[in-house]
Amino acid sequence: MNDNLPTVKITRSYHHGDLRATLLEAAEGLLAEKGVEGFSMREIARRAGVSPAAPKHHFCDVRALLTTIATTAFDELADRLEVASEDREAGRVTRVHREGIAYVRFAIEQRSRFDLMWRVALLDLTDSEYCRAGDRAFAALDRLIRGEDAPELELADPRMAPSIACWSLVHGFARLAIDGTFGLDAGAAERAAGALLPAVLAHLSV
Amino acid sequence: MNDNLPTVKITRSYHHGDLRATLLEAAEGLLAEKGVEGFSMREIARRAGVSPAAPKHHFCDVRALLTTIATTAFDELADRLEVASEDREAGRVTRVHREGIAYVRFAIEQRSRFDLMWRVALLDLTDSEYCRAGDRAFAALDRLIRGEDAPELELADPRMAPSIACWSLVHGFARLAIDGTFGLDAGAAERAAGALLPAVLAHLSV
DNA sequence: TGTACATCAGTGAACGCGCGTTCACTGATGTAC
DNA sequence: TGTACATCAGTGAACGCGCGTTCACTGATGTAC
Repeated sequence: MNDNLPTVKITRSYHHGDLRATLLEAAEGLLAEKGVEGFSMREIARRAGVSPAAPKHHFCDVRALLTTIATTAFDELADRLEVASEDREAGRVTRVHREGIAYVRFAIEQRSRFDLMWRVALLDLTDSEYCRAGDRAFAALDRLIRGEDAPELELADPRMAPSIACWSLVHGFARLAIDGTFGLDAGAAERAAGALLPAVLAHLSV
Repeated sequence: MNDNLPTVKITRSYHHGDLRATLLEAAEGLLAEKGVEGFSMREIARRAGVSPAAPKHHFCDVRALLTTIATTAFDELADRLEVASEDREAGRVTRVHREGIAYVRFAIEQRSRFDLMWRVALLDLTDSEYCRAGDRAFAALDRLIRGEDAPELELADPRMAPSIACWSLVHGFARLAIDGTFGLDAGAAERAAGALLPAVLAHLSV
């Protein structure tokens, strides 16, 4: 030991300061690496450099944390959809196709997050933020298809058929892609989407 | 104790005789009850009335068992699709719609099994039976759309677009339905499918 | 400005759980002679 | 037809694992006076 050198004090304070954000970051990282199956509170605490009991102060259980992540993901998806179709000069069909492509791209780029968004057995479906964010993403599509000032309707209302058809198509394509139907590596999904998706969207009459 | 009464011997032989089938049955039951999340080898052994080590002789691990179940499910789905469109008098579009409805009905009626079929992280994707059964289900749709004697193509080939569009649409609708988008109880999914699906299918140009 | 104290966000050891798996074993079955 | 023996499908106790959670605690922060 060289006592002459000044010791560098690791001055991580007892109180973390921003643990909630750090936990979320660690959780997103774990999710991206290991997928939904590899998720665990203990591992996240470990990654955040904190004792296993610490997260309790910020997320009452793993379900609450997962629901928060899914909510953020839905909001990001909604952002992407809105951006994709923001050019109002473009035709309606073009804008729909752009949103569809953005939807699928999001799913492929963020496989595990997209997967989580729909893992309803693991989420708190009564969480109002989760519901709001989910509705917001769907609304981005629905507005475009049924028109800006169409009446609000139940999802299961037959008049929703055009919007549900479009959603089903892109959602189904996205699921097939991330579930490895076109090949298991991320590249295969991306290539298949590039080669197929425009032609697939062309089969949708909106 | 009444020694005068003849004792009823429980004559379950040491060797079960048909354990493989019994395990599969128990597994299907557990799956239907608890979903994919609630699946466990120990619980299945328990339900089959057998020691936790016994299943090893029939399924080397939980992945193998799940893959077998998923394979059976894919074969059943293929059967249903084939039956749905077997009436060759009906028009092509009608037959496609019938298959679509059969697809979604299968997913809703057998929620957990359908879910499992796509939980690729839990399955052995190199299993040739699983692949065969999956291909068979898709082929039922593809044959109808691209014609009986269309050339075999890679899934990602652009000429597959009509078939992939149809598959995406029904798959997406099925997923939305079973993931609770139209309501969480099974009844809600079924009602939504009844009210929406024909109109949704009408937006597909095949 | 200084002090006392409540509050809150952390620690880290411990608990109990269900899991998959291993182990030495045992009993039924089928086959060779 | 009878017997010896290999094989195979079971038993059930035990192991180690990672998990979520609990517990008594501690140290920093913020507030009241």
